[in-house]
Amino acid sequence: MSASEQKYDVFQAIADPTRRQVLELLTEKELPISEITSHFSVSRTAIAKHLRILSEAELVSGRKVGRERRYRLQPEPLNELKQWLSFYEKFWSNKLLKLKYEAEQDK
Amino acid sequence: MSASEQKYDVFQAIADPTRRQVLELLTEKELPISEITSHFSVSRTAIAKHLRILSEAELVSGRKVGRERRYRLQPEPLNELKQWLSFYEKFWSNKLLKLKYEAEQDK
DNA sequence: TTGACATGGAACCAAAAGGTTTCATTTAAA
DNA sequence: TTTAAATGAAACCTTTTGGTTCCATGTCAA
Repeated sequence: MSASEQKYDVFQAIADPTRRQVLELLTEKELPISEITSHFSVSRTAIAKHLRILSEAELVSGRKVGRERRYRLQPEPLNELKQWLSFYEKFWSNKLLKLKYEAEQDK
Repeated sequence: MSASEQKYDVFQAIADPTRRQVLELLTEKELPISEITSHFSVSRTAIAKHLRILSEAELVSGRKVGRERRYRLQPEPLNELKQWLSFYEKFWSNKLLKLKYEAEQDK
Protein backbone atom coordinates (compact mmCIF):
# COMPACT_ATOMS: atom_id res chain seq x y z
CA MET A 1 0.00 0.00 0.00
CA SER A 2 2.01 2.86 -1.34
CA ALA A 3 0.94 6.47 -1.43
CA SER A 4 -1.21 5.67 -4.44
CA GLU A 5 -3.95 3.65 -2.77
CA GLN A 6 -6.14 5.74 -5.03
CA LYS A 7 -9.14 5.70 -2.82
CA TYR A 8 -9.29 9.42 -3.37
CA ASP A 9 -8.83 11.10 -6.71
CA VAL A 10 -8.17 14.74 -7.43
CA PHE A 11 -11.83 15.60 -7.86
CA GLN A 12 -12.72 14.32 -4.42
CA ALA A 13 -9.61 15.72 -2.81
CA ILE A 14 -10.36 19.29 -3.78
CA ALA A 15 -14.06 19.02 -3.05
CA ASP A 16 -13.56 19.94 0.59
CA PRO A 17 -12.97 23.65 1.34
CA THR A 18 -10.60 22.92 4.21
CA ARG A 19 -8.42 20.81 1.95
CA ARG A 20 -8.35 23.57 -0.64
CA GLN A 21 -7.16 25.96 2.04
CA VAL A 22 -4.47 23.52 3.07
CA LEU A 23 -3.25 23.35 -0.50
CA GLU A 24 -3.18 27.10 -0.64
CA LEU A 25 -1.10 27.26 2.52
CA LEU A 26 1.38 24.84 1.05
CA THR A 27 2.01 26.97 -2.00
CA GLU A 28 3.93 29.28 0.30
CA LYS A 29 6.30 26.72 1.66
CA GLU A 30 6.70 23.29 3.17
CA LEU A 31 4.92 23.05 6.51
CA PRO A 32 4.59 20.59 9.41
CA ILE A 33 1.15 19.45 10.57
CA SER A 34 1.03 21.53 13.72
CA GLU A 35 1.89 24.63 11.78
CA ILE A 36 -0.86 23.92 9.24
CA THR A 37 -3.33 23.21 12.02
CA SER A 38 -2.70 26.60 13.59
CA HIS A 39 -4.47 28.17 10.63
CA PHE A 40 -7.70 26.30 11.26
CA SER A 41 -10.27 25.86 14.00
CA VAL A 42 -10.37 22.08 13.83
CA SER A 43 -8.15 19.62 15.62
CA ARG A 44 -4.71 18.51 14.52
CA THR A 45 -6.07 15.01 14.00
CA ALA A 46 -8.69 16.32 11.61
CA ILE A 47 -6.02 18.14 9.62
CA ALA A 48 -3.90 15.01 9.62
CA LYS A 49 -6.79 13.16 8.01
CA HIS A 50 -7.18 15.80 5.36
CA LEU A 51 -3.47 15.55 4.67
CA ARG A 52 -3.79 11.82 4.25
CA ILE A 53 -6.52 12.29 1.67
CA LEU A 54 -4.51 14.92 -0.18
CA SER A 55 -1.59 12.56 0.02
CA GLU A 56 -3.53 9.67 -1.49
CA ALA A 57 -4.51 11.96 -4.33
CA GLU A 58 -0.81 12.78 -4.53
CA LEU A 59 -1.47 16.47 -4.21
CA VAL A 60 0.94 16.70 -1.29
CA SER A 61 3.84 14.64 -0.03
CA GLY A 62 5.36 14.56 3.43
CA ARG A 63 8.87 13.94 4.62
CA LYS A 64 9.96 13.48 8.16
CA VAL A 65 12.40 16.05 9.52
CA GLY A 66 13.37 15.42 13.09
CA ARG A 67 10.24 15.00 15.13
CA GLU A 68 8.04 16.76 12.63
CA ARG A 69 6.68 15.79 9.24
CA ARG A 70 6.72 18.49 6.62
CA TYR A 71 4.24 18.54 3.80
CA ARG A 72 4.74 20.14 0.46
CA LEU A 73 2.50 20.76 -2.50
CA GLN A 74 2.60 18.41 -5.46
CA PRO A 75 0.43 20.12 -8.06
CA GLU A 76 0.96 17.68 -10.91
CA PRO A 77 -2.31 15.76 -10.39
CA LEU A 78 -4.17 19.00 -11.05
CA ASN A 79 -3.29 18.43 -14.65
CA GLU A 80 -5.99 15.80 -14.83
CA LEU A 81 -8.45 18.42 -13.68
CA LYS A 82 -7.17 20.85 -16.25
CA GLN A 83 -7.68 18.39 -19.04
CA TRP A 84 -11.14 17.57 -17.84
CA LEU A 85 -11.94 21.26 -17.81
CA SER A 86 -10.55 21.90 -21.26
CA PHE A 87 -13.17 19.57 -22.66
CA TYR A 88 -15.95 21.80 -21.32
CA GLU A 89 -14.28 25.06 -22.06
CA LYS A 90 -15.57 25.17 -25.58
CA PHE A 91 -19.11 25.12 -24.28
CA TRP A 92 -18.84 28.43 -22.54
CA SER A 93 -15.72 30.43 -23.26
CA ASN A 94 -16.21 30.29 -26.99
CA LYS A 95 -19.34 32.24 -27.80
CA LEU A 96 -19.52 31.03 -31.35
CA LEU A 97 -19.50 27.39 -30.41
CA LYS A 98 -22.01 28.10 -27.73
CA LEU A 99 -24.40 29.65 -30.20
CA LYS A 100 -23.91 26.69 -32.48
CA TYR A 101 -24.72 24.39 -29.59
CA GLU A 102 -27.88 26.25 -28.75
CA ALA A 103 -28.96 26.25 -32.36
CA GLU A 104 -28.69 22.49 -32.43
CA GLN A 105 -30.83 22.21 -29.34
CA ASP A 106 -33.64 24.05 -31.01
CA LYS A 107 -33.84 22.22 -34.29
CA MET B 1 -35.49 29.37 -2.44
CA SER B 2 -34.35 29.75 -5.99
CA ALA B 3 -32.05 27.42 -7.87
CA SER B 4 -29.13 28.97 -6.07
CA GLU B 5 -29.63 27.45 -2.66
CA GLN B 6 -25.90 27.01 -2.82
CA LYS B 7 -25.71 23.99 -0.61
CA TYR B 8 -23.52 22.49 -3.28
CA ASP B 9 -20.77 24.34 -5.09
CA VAL B 10 -18.98 23.38 -8.27
CA PHE B 11 -16.18 21.58 -6.47
CA GLN B 12 -18.57 19.28 -4.69
CA ALA B 13 -20.81 18.84 -7.69
CA ILE B 14 -18.07 17.44 -9.89
CA ALA B 15 -16.54 15.32 -7.15
CA ASP B 16 -18.86 12.43 -7.92
CA PRO B 17 -18.01 10.32 -10.99
CA THR B 18 -21.65 9.67 -11.84
CA ARG B 19 -22.34 13.38 -11.92
CA ARG B 20 -19.37 13.95 -14.18
CA GLN B 21 -20.77 11.34 -16.53
CA VAL B 22 -24.14 13.04 -16.47
CA LEU B 23 -22.50 16.31 -17.42
CA GLU B 24 -20.73 14.58 -20.26
CA LEU B 25 -23.99 13.15 -21.54
CA LEU B 26 -25.54 16.57 -21.54
CA THR B 27 -22.86 18.04 -23.75
CA GLU B 28 -24.46 16.11 -26.57
CA LYS B 29 -27.92 17.48 -26.18
CA GLU B 30 -30.75 18.26 -23.82
CA LEU B 31 -32.09 15.10 -22.20
CA PRO B 32 -35.01 14.03 -19.96
CA ILE B 33 -34.31 12.16 -16.71
CA SER B 34 -35.43 8.76 -17.93
CA GLU B 35 -33.17 9.05 -20.94
CA ILE B 36 -30.21 9.98 -18.76
CA THR B 37 -30.99 7.15 -16.37
CA SER B 38 -30.87 4.61 -19.18
CA HIS B 39 -27.11 5.18 -19.36
CA PHE B 40 -26.53 4.14 -15.76
CA SER B 41 -27.10 1.16 -13.53
CA VAL B 42 -28.66 3.10 -10.69
CA SER B 43 -32.30 4.04 -10.25
CA ARG B 44 -34.03 6.99 -11.81
CA THR B 45 -34.51 8.48 -8.37
CA ALA B 46 -30.78 8.36 -7.74
CA ILE B 47 -30.12 10.17 -11.00
CA ALA B 48 -32.81 12.70 -10.13
CA LYS B 49 -30.91 13.46 -6.93
CA HIS B 50 -27.67 13.93 -8.82
CA LEU B 51 -29.46 16.27 -11.17
CA ARG B 52 -30.72 18.26 -8.24
CA ILE B 53 -27.19 18.66 -6.94
CA LEU B 54 -25.89 19.66 -10.35
CA SER B 55 -28.80 22.03 -10.56
CA GLU B 56 -27.98 23.67 -7.23
CA ALA B 57 -24.45 24.17 -8.46
CA GLU B 58 -26.07 25.63 -11.57
CA LEU B 59 -24.20 23.27 -13.82
CA VAL B 60 -27.47 22.13 -15.40
CA SER B 61 -30.93 23.56 -15.73
CA GLY B 62 -34.17 21.78 -16.45
CA ARG B 63 -37.28 22.84 -18.27
CA LYS B 64 -40.52 20.98 -18.43
CA VAL B 65 -41.66 19.83 -21.85
CA GLY B 66 -44.91 17.94 -21.83
CA ARG B 67 -44.68 15.24 -19.23
CA GLU B 68 -40.93 15.19 -19.21
CA ARG B 69 -38.30 17.52 -17.82
CA ARG B 70 -35.32 18.12 -20.04
CA TYR B 71 -31.96 19.00 -18.62
CA ARG B 72 -29.24 20.90 -20.36
CA LEU B 73 -25.67 21.72 -19.54
CA GLN B 74 -24.82 25.11 -18.07
CA PRO B 75 -21.03 25.16 -18.06
CA GLU B 76 -20.52 28.71 -16.82
CA PRO B 77 -19.87 27.76 -13.18
CA LEU B 78 -16.86 25.78 -14.36
CA ASN B 79 -15.22 29.12 -14.80
CA GLU B 80 -14.74 29.30 -11.06
CA LEU B 81 -12.89 26.03 -11.24
CA LYS B 82 -10.79 27.31 -14.07
CA GLN B 83 -9.75 30.35 -12.13
CA TRP B 84 -8.93 28.27 -9.10
CA LEU B 85 -6.79 26.05 -11.29
CA SER B 86 -4.98 28.91 -12.93
CA PHE B 87 -3.59 29.88 -9.56
CA TYR B 88 -1.85 26.52 -9.23
CA GLU B 89 -0.81 26.24 -12.81
CA LYS B 90 2.36 28.19 -12.27
CA PHE B 91 3.49 25.62 -9.75
CA TRP B 92 3.70 22.81 -12.25
CA SER B 93 3.32 23.75 -15.88
CA ASN B 94 6.08 26.29 -15.78
CA LYS B 95 9.31 24.46 -15.13
CA LEU B 96 11.26 27.62 -14.41
CA LEU B 97 8.90 28.75 -11.71
CA LYS B 98 8.88 25.27 -10.30
CA LEU B 99 12.64 25.24 -9.98
CA LYS B 100 12.51 28.63 -8.37
CA TYR B 101 9.95 27.30 -5.91
CA GLU B 102 12.07 24.31 -5.02
CA ALA B 103 15.12 26.49 -4.57
CA GLU B 104 13.24 28.56 -2.02
CA GLN B 105 12.25 25.45 -0.14
CA ASP B 106 15.88 24.50 0.32
CA LYS B 107 17.32 27.74 1.53
C1' DT C 1 17.20 10.90 31.81
C1' DT C 2 13.29 13.59 32.04
C1' DG C 3 10.04 16.23 30.28
C1' DA C 4 7.92 18.69 26.51
C1' DC C 5 6.84 18.63 21.61
C1' DA C 6 5.15 16.59 17.26
C1' DT C 7 2.88 12.92 15.55
C1' DG C 8 0.56 8.41 14.76
C1' DG C 9 -3.36 5.71 15.43
C1' DA C 10 -7.45 3.55 17.47
C1' DA C 11 -12.24 4.03 18.97
C1' DC C 12 -16.23 6.67 18.60
C1' DC C 13 -19.85 9.84 16.78
C1' DA C 14 -23.26 12.61 14.25
C1' DA C 15 -24.34 14.23 9.85
C1' DA C 16 -24.07 13.93 4.99
C1' DA C 17 -24.02 10.99 0.73
C1' DG C 18 -25.68 7.91 -2.41
C1' DG C 19 -29.22 4.49 -3.10
C1' DT C 20 -33.64 2.08 -2.87
C1' DT C 21 -38.65 1.28 -2.64
C1' DT C 22 -43.23 2.95 -2.64
C1' DC C 23 -46.92 6.05 -3.61
C1' DA C 24 -48.95 10.36 -5.63
C1' DT C 25 -49.50 13.47 -9.55
C1' DT C 26 -49.40 15.19 -14.23
C1' DT C 27 -49.92 14.41 -19.05
C1' DA C 28 -49.83 11.98 -23.62
C1' DA C 29 -52.36 8.41 -26.00
C1' DA C 30 -55.32 4.65 -27.14
C1' DT D 1 -61.97 8.23 -19.99
C1' DT D 2 -58.65 4.77 -19.05
C1' DT D 3 -53.97 3.63 -19.16
C1' DA D 4 -49.26 3.96 -19.36
C1' DA D 5 -45.37 7.05 -19.18
C1' DA D 6 -42.44 10.47 -16.74
C1' DT D 7 -41.72 12.60 -12.71
C1' DG D 8 -41.90 14.32 -7.89
C1' DA D 9 -41.32 13.30 -3.27
C1' DA D 10 -41.34 10.95 1.16
C1' DA D 11 -39.43 7.32 4.19
C1' DC D 12 -35.66 4.42 4.94
C1' DC D 13 -31.06 2.32 4.93
C1' DT D 14 -26.00 1.71 4.75
C1' DT D 15 -21.47 3.93 4.02
C1' DT D 16 -18.64 7.52 3.98
C1' DT D 17 -17.15 12.00 5.87
C1' DG D 18 -15.34 15.10 8.82
C1' DG D 19 -14.48 15.56 13.61
C1' DT D 20 -13.29 14.44 18.38
C1' DT D 21 -10.96 12.37 22.45
C1' DC D 22 -7.55 9.50 24.41
C1' DC D 23 -3.34 6.98 24.48
C1' DA D 24 1.24 5.42 22.48
C1' DT D 25 5.72 6.50 20.40
C1' DG D 26 9.66 8.93 18.70
C1' DT D 27 12.71 12.92 19.35
C1' DC D 28 14.79 17.38 20.90
C1' DA D 29 16.37 19.88 24.96
C1' DA D 30 17.45 21.04 29.55
